[in-house]
Amino acid sequence: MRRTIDLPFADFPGYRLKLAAGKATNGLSKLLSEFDLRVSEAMILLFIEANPACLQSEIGRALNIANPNLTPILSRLETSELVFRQPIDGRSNGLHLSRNGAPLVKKMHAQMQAYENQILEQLPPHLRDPFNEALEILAS
Amino acid sequence: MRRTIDLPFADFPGYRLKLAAGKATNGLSKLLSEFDLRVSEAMILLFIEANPACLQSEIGRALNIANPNLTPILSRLETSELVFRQPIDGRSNGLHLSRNGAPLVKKMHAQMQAYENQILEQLPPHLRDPFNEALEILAS
DNA sequence: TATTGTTATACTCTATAACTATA
DNA sequence: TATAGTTATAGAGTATAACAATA
Repeated sequence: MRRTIDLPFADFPGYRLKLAAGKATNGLSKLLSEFDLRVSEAMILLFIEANPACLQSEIGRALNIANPNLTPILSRLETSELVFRQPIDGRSNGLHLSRNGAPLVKKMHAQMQAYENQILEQLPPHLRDPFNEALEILAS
Repeated sequence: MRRTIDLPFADFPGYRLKLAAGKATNGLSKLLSEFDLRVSEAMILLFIEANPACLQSEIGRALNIANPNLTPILSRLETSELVFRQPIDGRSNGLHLSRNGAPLVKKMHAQMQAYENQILEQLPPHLRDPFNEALEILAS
């Protein structure tokens, strides 16, 4: 008989949030690996899709990514020809999806939306609104 | 007037879970910095407190930490004299809180518990049970 | 003076392969 | 043959300081 193990933090809301978030992120990573994208890259692509001509600094503020960490990510997306930079003035560039990038992001967006819907559909219907309300409070 | 920014993923449950989990973890990190501990170290200490003489491999399975990553963490906790290893047989050691470690962990445990209670108390009472139920489903 | 963007650097967490020693 | 533990290594996320160029 196996020794009993105690998990003293099993009921900590923070711990359970982290487990749930990790599970969601892992599933998303798997989905995105078919597009050869990481989660951070996919979020950035969705942001550019929704906000054409946005600045790198706007992405950083919206997604809470520090500017020094954004530079290499955008360089990769530019190298893989999903995104291009269009000079606005001497120091800033508007970011756009390329002709290759736009349809790929559209397809990826649809799959991400379906995946996120599945997360919520794991819950019985009567828990969905309360769960969203709770997350709204805890995430703000 | 500032340009309008669209956040196409603002309603993704996975994204909001990650935000909420991140906020909880940041607060916990801040609390633990007063003990000069990181979150992973604190979890391990709670586990040893609840399961004296546990093995490193048991910690790894319970907390989902790969064995190679556990070795340096436990070495640090041993160096800072919070934990000691007691040989069980030729290949495994039972882990214990030291005389210094036990009271410190007890104090830290109480503060962590209070912090986690505060997270739930941010929610209006009628959302707490549904939120816990939902997390139970999504984290499993 | 504040903002945009870059480089360099470092720390944490996570992941895998290869290994020793023991049961 | 399976398990406990270690070492080395690498990827990804995150953080800060210092800097150049521009508004």
